[in-house]
Amino acid sequence: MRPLNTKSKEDILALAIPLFARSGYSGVSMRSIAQKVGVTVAALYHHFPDKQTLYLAAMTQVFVDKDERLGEILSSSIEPKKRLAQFMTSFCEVVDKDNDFCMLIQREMMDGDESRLRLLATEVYHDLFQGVTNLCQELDPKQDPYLLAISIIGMVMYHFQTAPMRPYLAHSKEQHSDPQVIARHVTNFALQGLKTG
Amino acid sequence: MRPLNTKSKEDILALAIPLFARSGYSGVSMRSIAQKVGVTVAALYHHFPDKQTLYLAAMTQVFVDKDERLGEILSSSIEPKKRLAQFMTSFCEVVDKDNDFCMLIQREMMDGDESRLRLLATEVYHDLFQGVTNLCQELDPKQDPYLLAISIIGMVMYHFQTAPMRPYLAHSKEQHSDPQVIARHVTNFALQGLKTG
DNA sequence: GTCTATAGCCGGATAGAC
DNA sequence: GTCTATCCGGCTATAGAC
Repeated sequence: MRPLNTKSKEDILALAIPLFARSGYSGVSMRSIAQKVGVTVAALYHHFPDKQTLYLAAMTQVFVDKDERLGEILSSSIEPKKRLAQFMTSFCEVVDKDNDFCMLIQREMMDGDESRLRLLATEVYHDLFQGVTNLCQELDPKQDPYLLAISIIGMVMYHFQTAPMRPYLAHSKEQHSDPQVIARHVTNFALQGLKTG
Repeated sequence: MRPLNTKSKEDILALAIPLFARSGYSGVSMRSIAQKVGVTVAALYHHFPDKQTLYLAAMTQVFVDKDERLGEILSSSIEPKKRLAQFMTSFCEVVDKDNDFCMLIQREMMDGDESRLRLLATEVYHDLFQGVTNLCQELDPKQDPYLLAISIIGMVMYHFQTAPMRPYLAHSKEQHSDPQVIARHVTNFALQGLKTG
């Protein structure tokens, strides 16, 4: 058993992740992390050589953890339409519950250098895109599955990204933030579009 | 005429905007702005009482400028299907050309407090959402126009948000970043969905 | 593995000369 | 309207005791 008043790397990262999610790399100081963890700054530097390394370790932990769950969602081999509906429901749930994850991939997309963008691509998007493009190819082989995958994933994520702003928008209602309502809507829209044919 | 070696508020903001877009509020120092403008920090404080005020002035300028263009795109009264296609083309063009704008609304959505989110809602999203919801109601009155508007706008923006990461993703091609290709794809997808009916 | 103490730099902000 | 010079607090990071 680990002593109660010492902290492992994982303890530190678990507390640092929500800070980075809410304020970004430059908005979080080693002091603020140390305070949250309940140690001094010097203790953090015992575990990590510098702030960047701590940050990268935090991103890696978040992304690798999530990768597994996102892969599972799409790996079943049931009928395509049902698989799409199930994916939408599960994906909406994951994104709704883990707001930190959502914000971090957004921040990495904007702030990441080459190596961080590569981590994001391989650890977060690879399996997700693979699954969605496969699904799209089964459902509608005539459209470009790559463009479809981006559209579908983006369509879903935007509902959660815009959530903080939407209360100040006209005609916004509580139900528009309900992951189940969103999942039903995007499934329907993806399958049928605007039904103007 | 203004002397050549003095700077107006607008000059300062025009140079500060790309800095804030690329690095965020806490990633940009008054020193870095001063250097880019070619004055000392003290000169900046002659024009703005503090960093926050300068930042807010920058956001307001970006957003109010853009509001007009986005409103125009949707105000025509041609046939709905054609209006959607035209909107997609124009919207993709605007988002593609003004990357700073794109990143700033993204950052504001994540970092903004209540008053900044309200600015974002009224100055950027209000006209855009109004136009798109109207259009959706004409095209398919049976679906919730609010949810449709979020899906459609998000679907488009995600293509540009993910652009920096996509080079590291499997099967990515140059053409997937072409605004005209994206516009054609999203128009088609929005109108017909996955055509599985 | 954590602490205290501190180095050294960079941040926002101001005073007062020109 | 811009400058030089400066204040002071917060920042990353390190040294050395326990």
